[in-house]
Amino acid sequence: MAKDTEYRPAQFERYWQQQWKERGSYRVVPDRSKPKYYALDMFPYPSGAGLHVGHPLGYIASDIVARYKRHCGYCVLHPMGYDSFGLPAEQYAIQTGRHPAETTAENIARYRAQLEALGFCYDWDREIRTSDPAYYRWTQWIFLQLFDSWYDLEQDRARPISELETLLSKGGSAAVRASGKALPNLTAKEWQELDSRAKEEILLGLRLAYRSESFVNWCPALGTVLANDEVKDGYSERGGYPVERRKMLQWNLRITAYAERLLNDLDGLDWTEALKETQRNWIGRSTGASLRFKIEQSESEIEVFTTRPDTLFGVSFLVLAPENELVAELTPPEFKTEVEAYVLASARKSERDRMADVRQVSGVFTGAYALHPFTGEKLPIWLADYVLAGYGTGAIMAVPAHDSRDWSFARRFDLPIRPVTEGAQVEDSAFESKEGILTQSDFLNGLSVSAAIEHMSRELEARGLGRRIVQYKLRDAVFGRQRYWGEPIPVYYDADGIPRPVREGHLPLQLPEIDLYQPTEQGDPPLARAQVWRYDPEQGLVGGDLGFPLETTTMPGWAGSSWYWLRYMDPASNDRFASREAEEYWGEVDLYIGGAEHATGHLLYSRVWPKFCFDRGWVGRSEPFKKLVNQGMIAGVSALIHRLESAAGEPVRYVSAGLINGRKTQPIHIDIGLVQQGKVDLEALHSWRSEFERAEFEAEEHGFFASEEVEKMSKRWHNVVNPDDVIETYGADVLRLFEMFLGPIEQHKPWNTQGLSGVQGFLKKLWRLATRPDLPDTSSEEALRSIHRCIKKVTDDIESLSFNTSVSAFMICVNELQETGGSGRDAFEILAVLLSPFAPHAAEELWSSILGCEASVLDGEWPVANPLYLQKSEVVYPVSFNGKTRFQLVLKPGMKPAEVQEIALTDERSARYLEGKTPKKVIVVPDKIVNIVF
RNA sequence: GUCCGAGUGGUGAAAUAGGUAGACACGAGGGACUUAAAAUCCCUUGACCCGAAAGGGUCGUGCGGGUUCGAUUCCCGCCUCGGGCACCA
Repeated sequence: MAKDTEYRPAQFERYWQQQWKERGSYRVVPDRSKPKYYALDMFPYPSGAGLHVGHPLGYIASDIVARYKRHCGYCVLHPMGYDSFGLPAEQYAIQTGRHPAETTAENIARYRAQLEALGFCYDWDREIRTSDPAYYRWTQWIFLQLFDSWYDLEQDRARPISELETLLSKGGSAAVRASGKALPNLTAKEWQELDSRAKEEILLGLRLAYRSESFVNWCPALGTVLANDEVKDGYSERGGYPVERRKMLQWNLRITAYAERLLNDLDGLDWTEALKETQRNWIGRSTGASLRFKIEQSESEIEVFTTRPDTLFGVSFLVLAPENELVAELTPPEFKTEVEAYVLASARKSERDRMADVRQVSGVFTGAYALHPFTGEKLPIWLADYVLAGYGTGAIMAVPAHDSRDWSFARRFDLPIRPVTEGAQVEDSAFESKEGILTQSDFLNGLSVSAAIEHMSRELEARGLGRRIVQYKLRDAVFGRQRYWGEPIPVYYDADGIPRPVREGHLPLQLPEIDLYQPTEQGDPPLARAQVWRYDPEQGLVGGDLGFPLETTTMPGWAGSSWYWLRYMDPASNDRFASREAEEYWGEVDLYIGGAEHATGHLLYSRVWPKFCFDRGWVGRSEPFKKLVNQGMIAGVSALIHRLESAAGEPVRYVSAGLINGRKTQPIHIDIGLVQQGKVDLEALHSWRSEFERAEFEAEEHGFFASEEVEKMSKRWHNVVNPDDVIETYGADVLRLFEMFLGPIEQHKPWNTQGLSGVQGFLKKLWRLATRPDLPDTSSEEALRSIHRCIKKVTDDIESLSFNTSVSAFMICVNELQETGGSGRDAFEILAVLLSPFAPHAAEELWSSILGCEASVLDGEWPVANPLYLQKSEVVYPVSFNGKTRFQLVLKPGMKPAEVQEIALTDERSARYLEGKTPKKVIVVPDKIVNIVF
């Protein structure tokens, strides 16, 4: 193919891409004689815009690791697929009437072509799409298993519902400790005598997939509910529309049952501390006590959660969330009007308003009093929206002296503030420190805060007033979406309106065809429009009025991505989401690369599903991703030209960036492609947008300049760089090397088109070196030294995922080889495959034809650096002394310990310090460190 | 507010069991080849100072201290930036 001594990637990249495809070069078959390695990328949502240069960053890194591991003798699973259900395709369908399946297929074709052009070693036979019925059959299947399970707190694992029923009929509610809605007190006999509907309702409160009426994040603009991680600062993450809180009947997943395990298992994962911390924050574990307050003239009690039971003697009032169910009951008639007005007002507030009002203190007195459990003191009960209904019990004991929110509230409404630690100053703010000695606190006096917490907790338990508990911020995940383009939830409603599972044999429950993708006029989800959307347990899907109604909401976007790595292991399996055999071989994902934006969404849900599958015995491990790396974003560089402010009628005038001189201008984004090193190609600008043809341009001596700004790559800012264009002008190898060279993989960095030339120059040089007709048959000593140093460095760097420095090492090596006249072909073959796959294949073919030898770039063994070549002739070594102190010595190779006293010390003061001392032992690590023991 | 992470040339960045700070590359400047351009190659490029030059010196890894013969690296206290969580009791 390539016979040129000029580097012309266009001549061979396409050819090799085709060859790999035809030969199935990257097909993977499990080989039990080899160790396995699983390198996974977060699969993309195939958007209409295609890939931009930021997307492949992580893919390139995982591709390098996959190739490296293959050369090291591993059987490597490196798959790719598409997270192809989602909102944008549906929004597009609503606007245009085109079926999301159709546009999704087109987008996928485009993604596939772009990915292939980049030369990735994916096994395309294993490609999956979450919107494919053959795939979502298993998403639905797992959902049904969740529906068929409950969480046993005794054994700390999920179990089948049938086992719960057995427990209940044998021992009644006393035999069961389950996560979920509290069971009513029932004896075994009482349970047995319940009718099936009543039983079903109780079970429904304990299933891991359950329906409940609760406050949800409702997004009117999108017409659907959203999970907590899909809401950012009161706006929807996708689209940025306002979100309200609304009480709705919804499908949920009981992920809170797994909170403790999600938290504990983080410790064993090789993830960044930042990401683990994000998940810990999201799970939000806090330990404390729950205790009950009696209400004056009422049978009811108020249960509160506190992390500071030690401050119980500092309580001066109680506060309930406006949504608290006790409000109506305990409010005396004369306070009703005011209380109801407050409840209504806070119900009307959107999530956003509530957040905006954080500093505003509001509340209302209910007129009722609670009694202090130890002193019997009357404590007024207030209502305030700073207490959240969804956390703890929706009620708190207020200790204004030691909690800043309670303090502000007490100040605002003139309630008593009682410090209970010695010397606490509470005039200007609450004393929140946990250092201190208790005072004014009866039996706690004289104890430290931590001892007092312990003492009080024990006391509460002994007196039966409360107990130690653990609270989490994590909420159950809302699972239903009022949308069309998602997996249908495989549930129907029987004559009693009880949700029942669709039979396994009827899966996949396929998305029906509908005429419009909008909600119905009654506000039902789009699926309610389907002609055929009822279910008969015998016949399956039926039309008209036959059978029972099917659920009309669909699963959220993260459903399909919560288990997809398992499907790659065995993508064609028909009797299980993946055969046990395949799952056992491939095990966990060894390296997972993707964006940090999924920290509390995908990366949390996809830790829950395997835990559940583990509990039920379908997989052998409960954590899916051993090592996880978040690649940084590549930001775009936007070009801005400056329009002078002008009156109506005046011609529009633009001014070069250097000539603004304080004049008032308005920056306008123009396509970054029209700018070269800050200079705007005015002719191209004219043809880009006709409005510029008539405008006037005030240029500088050397042209008209734009200013630049680093922003997120987006169509809107006209700063998107398309990998297709880069590949066309530079080649895929240059793009790959450059993205790795740009900086550490986890770092955010701006795209810099100019930098491409450096990597291109390097590849040209390498090509010339490799295709030189006068190749020497043996490499010189010096050349071998360069190569082996390079092998060592690149090996270490890839192991530690430091790709930028491995590219640098490679460049240095090539520079050295050029100087020393070496060829180093053998090492190059393999080194080059890693970092850039196309050129070495092309070069290999060329070598074969010149030398008549055979070499296989694809299956070659990873070279091991020979220590012989790592020695330098004279080295400056860092040295340790007495295991602690270090200084600098110059050593010659082959030197014996006794000779070391002759060494030259580079630093005068260090030399004086060492004078007259003779070393006992010298330890030399190739090219690195010498330890000298005296 | 709180918890993580990070601060090194004009730019992206190297170098941490403490040991020549700035590798590699971009950009900039100068030069060679060329009618010219492209391509390629060579030199200079942290700051300041001394010197005609060769060369030499001082300072320098956010700031201030500390440990050490020696600190970008370790310890203490700040400052700034980025990120997570946030009326979570």
